[in-house]
Amino acid sequence: MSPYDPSAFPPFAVTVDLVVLTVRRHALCALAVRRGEPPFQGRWALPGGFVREDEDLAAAAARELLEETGLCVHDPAAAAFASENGAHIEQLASYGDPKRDPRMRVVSVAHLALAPDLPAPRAGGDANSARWAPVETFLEQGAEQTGPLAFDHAQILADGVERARSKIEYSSLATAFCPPEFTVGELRRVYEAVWGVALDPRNFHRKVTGTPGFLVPTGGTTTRQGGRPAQLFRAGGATLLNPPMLRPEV
Amino acid sequence: MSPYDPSAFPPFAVTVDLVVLTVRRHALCALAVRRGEPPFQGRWALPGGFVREDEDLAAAAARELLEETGLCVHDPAAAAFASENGAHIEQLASYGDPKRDPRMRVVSVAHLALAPDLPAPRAGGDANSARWAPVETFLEQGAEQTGPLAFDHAQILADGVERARSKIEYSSLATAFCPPEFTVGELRRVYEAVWGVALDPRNFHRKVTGTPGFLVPTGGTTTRQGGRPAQLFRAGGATLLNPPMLRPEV
DNA sequence: CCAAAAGTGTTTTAATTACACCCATGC
DNA sequence: GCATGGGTGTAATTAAAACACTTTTGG
Repeated sequence: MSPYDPSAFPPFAVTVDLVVLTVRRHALCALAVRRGEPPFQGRWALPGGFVREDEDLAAAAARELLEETGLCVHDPAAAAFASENGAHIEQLASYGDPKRDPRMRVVSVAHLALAPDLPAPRAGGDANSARWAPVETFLEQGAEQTGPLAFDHAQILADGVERARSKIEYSSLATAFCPPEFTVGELRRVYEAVWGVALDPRNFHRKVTGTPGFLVPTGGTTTRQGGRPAQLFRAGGATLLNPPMLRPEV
Repeated sequence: MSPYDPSAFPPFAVTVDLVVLTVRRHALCALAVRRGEPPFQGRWALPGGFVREDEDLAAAAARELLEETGLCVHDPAAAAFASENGAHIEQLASYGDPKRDPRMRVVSVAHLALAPDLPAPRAGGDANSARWAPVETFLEQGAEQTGPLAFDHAQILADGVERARSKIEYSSLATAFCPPEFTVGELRRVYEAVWGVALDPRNFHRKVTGTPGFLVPTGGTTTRQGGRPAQLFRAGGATLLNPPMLRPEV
């Protein structure tokens, strides 16, 4: 590193972009916002914005998440997450291709947020400017309905989806897609939606209830899914699952 | 995002820092360089430097790696990696605390590089300015001998070590610590050094040779470890190991 | 009663562990 | 010969997959 000299390094803008995922109607969905100005005006993009002068990267991501969705960030340090509208958030990766933004040199630090299905679709903006859609809508050739995402956001989204898919295997992250209290069946449907596979309900039940620290029974039951009443659980303290959940091949 | 206005966002410097790991004398070692100027003058730090005007993040990391170690980056796309001094490199995470550099606002995109034990300790600098040392030397309280690393580099190093330890479980990344041709025993000693455990040589042998695509026999043998001649292997094309290597618990 | 989802038990199958044992070299 | 690491065989343990079956609700 050369001595301090402001002219010795090029200036960058630093942004955070958010891959916000949820499970709705048995599909893994991502949040997109419509761009109101150039470049890519009118196209769908991931929510995001500039990091402020005295703001940490994580703080910037949490602020953008709150502004765009009203979701608070679950602090793993905070004992119990009382907030109903809480989300998990973690850093994903950084994207800094010199040409990724035609205006100037921008490095974006992408973050991944996982949230339960929101009762209200969105706050703070009109329905035309923000939407949830299945991730396939923005990836693959499915972009016919929406057009491709702005900038390199399709790549960022793909990386975020891949991270979510692999991380629920060996961590308790799938519970971040569930409301504070949930049933084993609801948790199973999360895995099925994220992985796009069918899982055996019997074996799944045994596996998750038998993994120490994964699920904590609340004592309550619910019949909101129909059928026999199901026990309600909260997420336990365990963050690493051993043995992991096994993702069936193809 | 607000309309384009250069005064609307604060300027950042963007750097890359490298966690370069290798296995030497049965220990996981990291590369550190001595800082020649303030801040933290004289302290050990991770190698790194500013990202240039028209340079991708990955290109900046590869350039720094080459400058500091003479190592080239193995391109996974390139069919066979012929280069003797090749390393694996991947993005690790970004660090952007507003106070992490006392001079100015700097966001560092850390990268993780894994390299085989180098015949020559280092090129291009004197022995006092760059060194390999076991990672514990820089972490924990072991920093007595070297003093703590500059900036937040102890955290970055810890994150890189953790990434390496977990990633060799389910990927073929451990071969990046080996020379182009290596024996099963040498690969096992890599796992033992990185995890700090002892593995059963018989079961390890069966496991790695039985995992399709992990190892490709070259036909040659060597007795460089003493004892019965051992078959030589190259890394196979498989990047994901299924089933994974199991890291014994404590 | 019937449909639907929850939950338990059992059998089959595969993978991991632990360890006995043999092989091929250098000294 | 004998120490040293390389490599194979095998039995015991453990976990996963497949699936028959019972339970408890709503309509």
